[in-house]
Amino acid sequence: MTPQPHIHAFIQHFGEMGSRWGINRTVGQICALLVVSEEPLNADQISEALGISRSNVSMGLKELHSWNLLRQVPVQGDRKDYFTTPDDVWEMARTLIEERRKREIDPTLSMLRSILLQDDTANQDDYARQRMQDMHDLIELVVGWLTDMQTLNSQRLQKLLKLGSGVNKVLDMTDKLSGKAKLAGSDKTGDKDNGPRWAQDDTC
Amino acid sequence: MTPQPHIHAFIQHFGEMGSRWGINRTVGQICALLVVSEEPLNADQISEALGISRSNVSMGLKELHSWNLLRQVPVQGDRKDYFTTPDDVWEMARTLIEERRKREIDPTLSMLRSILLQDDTANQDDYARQRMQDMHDLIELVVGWLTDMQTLNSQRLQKLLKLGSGVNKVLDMTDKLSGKAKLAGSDKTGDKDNGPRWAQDDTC
DNA sequence: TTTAAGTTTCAGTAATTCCTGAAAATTGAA
DNA sequence: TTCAATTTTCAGGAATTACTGAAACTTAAA
Repeated sequence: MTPQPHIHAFIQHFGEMGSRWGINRTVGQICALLVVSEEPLNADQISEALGISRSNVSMGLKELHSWNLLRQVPVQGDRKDYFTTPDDVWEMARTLIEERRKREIDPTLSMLRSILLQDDTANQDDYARQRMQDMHDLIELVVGWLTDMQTLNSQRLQKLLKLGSGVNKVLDMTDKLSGKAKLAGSDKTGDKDNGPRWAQDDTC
Repeated sequence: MTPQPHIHAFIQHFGEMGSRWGINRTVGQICALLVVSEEPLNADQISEALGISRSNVSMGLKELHSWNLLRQVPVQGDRKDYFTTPDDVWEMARTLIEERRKREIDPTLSMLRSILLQDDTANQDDYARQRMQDMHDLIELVVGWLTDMQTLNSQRLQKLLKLGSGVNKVLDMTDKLSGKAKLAGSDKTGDKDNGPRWAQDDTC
């Protein structure tokens, strides 16, 4: 069960990067192994392939599951559980971003919101308040944008990424078209997509 | 030197989130403290405000410096070093994303590139190779896009984020212009295609 | 219900990361 | 150059996180 050198390097890399990515070595390795395995694997196979204990695999799978990166595949004639990852890397990336947002950004946005909502009279420090407000506004904008991006399918997303700062040109255009009118912000309350009025329908 | 409750909560939050963000508690707290301090602070002040040792502050500042999030401000008539963070949160966010890209994404891109460049004859596992290729292509696209975004100034960046998936419409337009007839989702909100999901993130 | 295959939990230990005080190094004024 | 103020380094201990084996739990076939 010794994997080919390439694959071994790939798995090891995921293990080493794990700590930077906010997961541990084991979880990183399991994820990498499943990604490059054509066939779903059971816990014993994972345990043997990575040289880690069966119980550690169990905990790793649990963690991976909490990241929504695991697919359980029934193998008929076998009581064991078989696992794999989604086969579209774009789907995985999307999931990853969503989960990281939940863990790394959302709590801070809540915290800032609750502080900023509190009665001002007790708050003497205008400077600090303003910094928190700035940070709050930035995060809210980013989170809104991320949420918005999640509605796009992979193809559109790829197109958008390829466009890159070419969108800059479009921004110039909207400036011109709308004159001084501000583009509507994407408030999570409503008009997700109606914001830009310059392109009401796709016949434009 | 006991900070106000709001500010204390803010600093504590950064400390607690530190581990999720790939920095330690101390670094998170120092960062938070400097962000909300109007005046630059010296190491002793930080040490006292956070109740941590002077040497720990030194290491924390070193780490924060490696993230390019520190500004050293000369205070005349005082030999001590005084520190603060950039006063534009957008600049900080930009720096943060750049640094996280360097630490969390670039190494993986290199690894994949070097594996994929190796002689094929030794590589029997076409499936694994294809997965790595997919991952490589995705990361390359994202890194390129991020790099591209770094060239925009804060105002344009904000405009782009506010636009959100409204850019979708622009993509339709480019489709038409390039003659690539595609089945168009006439759905006013853009396609609700439940394909893969993805986006992007980052924080401090 | 019994039984055995399979999975999860958990207490203890190993490994890693974090923090401190003391000592060394650096800096600038005299 | 000397000296004192300031900063950095680092060995060792504290705290946290990761991993293991054994036991407990779950499940489905008999």
